[in-house]
Amino acid sequence: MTSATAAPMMGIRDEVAALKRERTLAVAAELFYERGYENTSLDMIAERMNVTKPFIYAHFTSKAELLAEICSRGIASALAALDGVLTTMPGNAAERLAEVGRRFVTAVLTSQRHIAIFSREEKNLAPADFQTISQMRRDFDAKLVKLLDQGVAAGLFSVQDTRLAALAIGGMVSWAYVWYRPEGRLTLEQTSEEMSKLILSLVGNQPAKRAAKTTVAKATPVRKKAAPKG
Amino acid sequence: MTSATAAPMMGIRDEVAALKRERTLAVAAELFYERGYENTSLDMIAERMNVTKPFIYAHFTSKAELLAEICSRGIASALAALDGVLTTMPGNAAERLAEVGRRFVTAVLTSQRHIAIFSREEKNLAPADFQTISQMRRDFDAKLVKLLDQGVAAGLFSVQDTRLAALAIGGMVSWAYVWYRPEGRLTLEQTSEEMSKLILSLVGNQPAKRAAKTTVAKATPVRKKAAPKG
DNA sequence: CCTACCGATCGGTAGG
DNA sequence: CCTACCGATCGGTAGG
Repeated sequence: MTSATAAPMMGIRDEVAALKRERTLAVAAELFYERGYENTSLDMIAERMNVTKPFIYAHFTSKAELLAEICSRGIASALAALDGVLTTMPGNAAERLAEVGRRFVTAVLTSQRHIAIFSREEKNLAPADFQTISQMRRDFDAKLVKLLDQGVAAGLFSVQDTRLAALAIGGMVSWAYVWYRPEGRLTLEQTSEEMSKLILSLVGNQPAKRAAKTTVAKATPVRKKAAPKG
Repeated sequence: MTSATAAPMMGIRDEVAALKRERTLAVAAELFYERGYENTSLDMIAERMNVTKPFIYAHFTSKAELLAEICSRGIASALAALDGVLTTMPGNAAERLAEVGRRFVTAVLTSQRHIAIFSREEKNLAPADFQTISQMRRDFDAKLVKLLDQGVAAGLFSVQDTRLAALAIGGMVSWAYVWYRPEGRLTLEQTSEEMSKLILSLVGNQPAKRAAKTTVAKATPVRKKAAPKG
């Protein structure tokens, strides 16, 4: 979990070591993403860096450590997105959830490789690493449930089962690593904005920003502007 | 894609061969799910069946063929769930989507192992198999987009971007393989029913089956029961 | 469809 | 941090 930019009080020696670790992890993430963990040998990683295998062992104890570091960064970024909103952002549950949605999607898509690797390579993690990382996932879910509960209590959300809704939200966002392409039809910003709206809709919170939109008129025999202005 | 139950006009010889294939695939799916594809040797599969490796090679040409068969059954079941509704079920887009949701979730959860394996082991598929299976996934998405478009055209759904919404729905349901446990809090039936409701909500279709439900009352200053029980 | 085996790959390390 | 190597695993097959 060393940061990519050198920490202030690091000696030159540590900075170099940190840089080598970072570079190794970046190359490993590329290859694990492209070819899969088991189909990537340490020799391949070393080759792409123009070094040899013992270079890697000078900075990591095992191949599995590379994997654990990559996976934990993936969920850490998602968790940080959630925590960032929960601990600093004011506003009601709907506003906070909208921002969580945007940041969560952004985190997943900017850590697309890491998230993909974690989803796929779970079974290749050392048991201890798997448990640590699973715990992060559970934390994430629990915090999201809490936010949904607050929204329900405030009458902003209409959800029968907040736990299921949280899992659904977590799934629709996490899954984005499968289909999102940076060069695709939607930019990262558009994707995160639209996904955030879908999340609000899922929890029964209508934006009602434009009265024209025929949001929920379905069962009402009388035609009226269904979704009242906020 | 041989069915697990013997086809009517099969000779006893073919029935036995089909049975052996099915049993092999079932054991392989168990092990691939528990341990991962690369961490499962053919000797392990054979051992769990009390045979030896050449038994497997008498019915399959390679380990990768086992994987391809397992993966393709996974998405085939999801695709069949969707097609079943689209080709036979009457009703408007909302009713059809609700049923798609129920059957899709049911398919994912009853094929949980297969879906998980496909999601994880993509990189271990032979290129040709990967393409075939990816095409099934694209078919699924395209059909779901079409259904959402119909709902929007009929004024039943309120979605800005039906393509994104379809991917979101596909994701929230597919992801259920990650968290669902048969012995968990919700039964398969409850899960599929509630997930289906979340899908309808995501596309902006309010059930409105019970007038009591405060679906979109958000901005109303009058306090009423916030989240009434269903 | 079993016994027995081959050939290749690869994580990890000794030695310097 | 490189050269060189070991030990183990494993997909696949020959031969019967």
